[in-house]
Amino acid sequence: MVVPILPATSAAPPAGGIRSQTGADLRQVALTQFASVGFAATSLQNIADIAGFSKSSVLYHFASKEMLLEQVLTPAIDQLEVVLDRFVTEPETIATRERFVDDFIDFLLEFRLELHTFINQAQSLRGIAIIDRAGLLIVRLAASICHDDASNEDRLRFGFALGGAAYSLVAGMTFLGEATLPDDDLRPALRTVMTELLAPVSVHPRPAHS
Amino acid sequence: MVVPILPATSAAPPAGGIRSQTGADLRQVALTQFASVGFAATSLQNIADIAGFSKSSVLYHFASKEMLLEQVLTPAIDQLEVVLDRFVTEPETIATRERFVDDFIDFLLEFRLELHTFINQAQSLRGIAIIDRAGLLIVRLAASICHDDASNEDRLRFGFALGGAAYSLVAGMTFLGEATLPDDDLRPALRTVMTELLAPVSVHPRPAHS
DNA sequence: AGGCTAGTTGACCGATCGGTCAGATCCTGT
DNA sequence: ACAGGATCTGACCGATCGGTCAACTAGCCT
Repeated sequence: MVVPILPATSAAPPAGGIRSQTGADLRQVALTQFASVGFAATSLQNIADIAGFSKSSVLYHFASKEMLLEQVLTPAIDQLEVVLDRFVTEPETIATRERFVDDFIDFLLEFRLELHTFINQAQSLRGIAIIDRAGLLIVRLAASICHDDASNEDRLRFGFALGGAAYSLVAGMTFLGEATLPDDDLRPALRTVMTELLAPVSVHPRPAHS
Repeated sequence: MVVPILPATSAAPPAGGIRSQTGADLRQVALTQFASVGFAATSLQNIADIAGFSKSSVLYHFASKEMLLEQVLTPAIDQLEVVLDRFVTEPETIATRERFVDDFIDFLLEFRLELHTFINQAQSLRGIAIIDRAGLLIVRLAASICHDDASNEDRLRFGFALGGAAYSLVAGMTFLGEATLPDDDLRPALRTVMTELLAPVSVHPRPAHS
């Protein structure tokens, strides 16, 4: 017995124009559960209970649990691809790298739950198409940020930026009050730390950026 | 059908003096699985197959799956407590904070799998004694590193240090080749990055430490 | 009114889960 | 030789897993 968070509108949407509100609700619930307790530990029954539907309904809207995961993560991976493509297309200058940091922070704040899901569970979810696609993107991202001649420190900084962001923006809530900050307070601090980690040494730790 | 990695010495340890080699093997296998695919996604059958025993044997050595997790994580949590107590006992100077960073790096390298397990799965494992104890330690750690007047940036740096280390030292292997570095090459890079994140601004980004 | 389609559901399936229990098996002390 | 404890295992249990299926409902078009 779980009290439904979303009352399911009693199976009768007021206007037919609404496109699959149920599917969106289920995706949102699934994302929250996947990010907080993990994909393997989240059952379809669990998702259905929270959303106020039956397990059969979940499987009506999504062909399988894996397909649900794919649809949940796809918008985030698409956006990450856009951000990365924009970065690698341009000539590399301090300005373009700083704009990449800004783009990346926007991505982090919008898709923090998706990031946490595929960053911290990639190994157990190998073989699922969207996860493998995300993995390739991460490799491309690493290669673009760290050149061939990058030092071990710089490669480590990239890993810290990725794993640190995923942890601080989601899991950090478990222990710290950080993530309860409104995004507007979080963004400048995030920009400072991410710049330290991702911008080359030519940018000083606390730059007076544009 | 899983080929056992550890041949189980055919149920006859050569000398009776060896204290529970089987238990140690099982703990090692369990730790690897918990860290790589997650606690929820790891079944006792899975652990037993890899270790070359039956599921019943696992439950003979450990009262339950949760007790196995506790025994797997306890040495790491104990060591983290030692490191933290040593830091908070001493007066805070640049030197003591730098030594804390060194102690912490030693901890990270020795217990990287344990760290990754309880950092990235704490939310789904709440209620298990060792996890709650680890959580309290993390809170104490945060309070010791970040004082009451710490900036949002510094609090974020602490989260990045924790989550970044857990990711870079374990999950990073999925995408990057970093963690395949031998520890001796990894340690100085880790020291540089961790110092940037955990040492106050009075220590410059690349200090010529002792 | 009468079909059509989309949405929702309970009943059900085989597989696997964590866990229990009654034996085997084997080493050791006497 | 024999008893006893430690170790290991297969058979089994109830619960839950992801997934299938037929039926039911409700709006919509003609």
